Amino acid sequence: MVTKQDADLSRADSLAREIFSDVANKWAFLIIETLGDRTLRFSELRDAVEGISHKMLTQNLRMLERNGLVEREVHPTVPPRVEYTLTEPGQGLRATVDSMCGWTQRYLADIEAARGRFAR
Amino acid sequence: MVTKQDADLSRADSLAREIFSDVANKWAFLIIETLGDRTLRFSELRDAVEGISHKMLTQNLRMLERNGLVEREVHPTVPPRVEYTLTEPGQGLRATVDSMCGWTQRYLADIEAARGRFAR
DNA sequence: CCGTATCCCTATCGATACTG
DNA sequence: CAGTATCGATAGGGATACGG
Repeated sequence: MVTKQDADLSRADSLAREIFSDVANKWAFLIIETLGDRTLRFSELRDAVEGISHKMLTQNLRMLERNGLVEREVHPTVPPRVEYTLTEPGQGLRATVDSMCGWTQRYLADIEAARGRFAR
Repeated sequence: MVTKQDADLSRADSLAREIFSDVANKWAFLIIETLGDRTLRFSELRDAVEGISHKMLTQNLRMLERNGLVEREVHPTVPPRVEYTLTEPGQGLRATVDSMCGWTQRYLADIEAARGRFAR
């Protein structure tokens, strides 16, 4: 028999999985890392996140906004001015991204060595 | 002038970026989380990582192996038996993935709520 | 059992152009 | 300046088959 708890669990699981799929990608991580605790304009972000295209930036910002990880603030001036800031959940995820950055620094040499070995 | 240190830094940066691109994807994360501190066979992994295809699994395992995050052990029996285990750098990354899993659990409700709001 | 290769379709991505 | 839309090119990814 499938209980209500089971249903809730599997729903939570699939939601978690979905969030994972959304968020576990390099652009999202780089955007979150770049934002940090600052507030940045769209164009500032585009310049700061090396190699990201206009399209990828908007796409990922929408995704992050949809999941409530960034707040989007529109100043109805001309020209328009749109600013992005990490929300509290966003800051929480930032801790994860930070830990990955730390990991990368820590094991950079090991990884490079592993790559060298793998070439053979 | 571009000093040697500058060159080293930018090389380290681009390598770090490359590793980031490799590893910051959902399948890699799910594989790492699934492996944990266990040793699993290819087929066990495929069954354990929900929804992953044969192809994605091999592809990601090669990538992880190339970066020295998993160790691949081949038992030359018949039928063959191939086992995968996280290396020390792999375990390090696992901490990051764990932190992301914790984050997902923690903010699941907030995120769901944000999604509801965004629908409007 | 595990791995690679092939086919084939789809989603992704960059470039460009256009609107408010 | 910020955002959307469109269009090709290309990479991602599933299904399948076959080799070790």
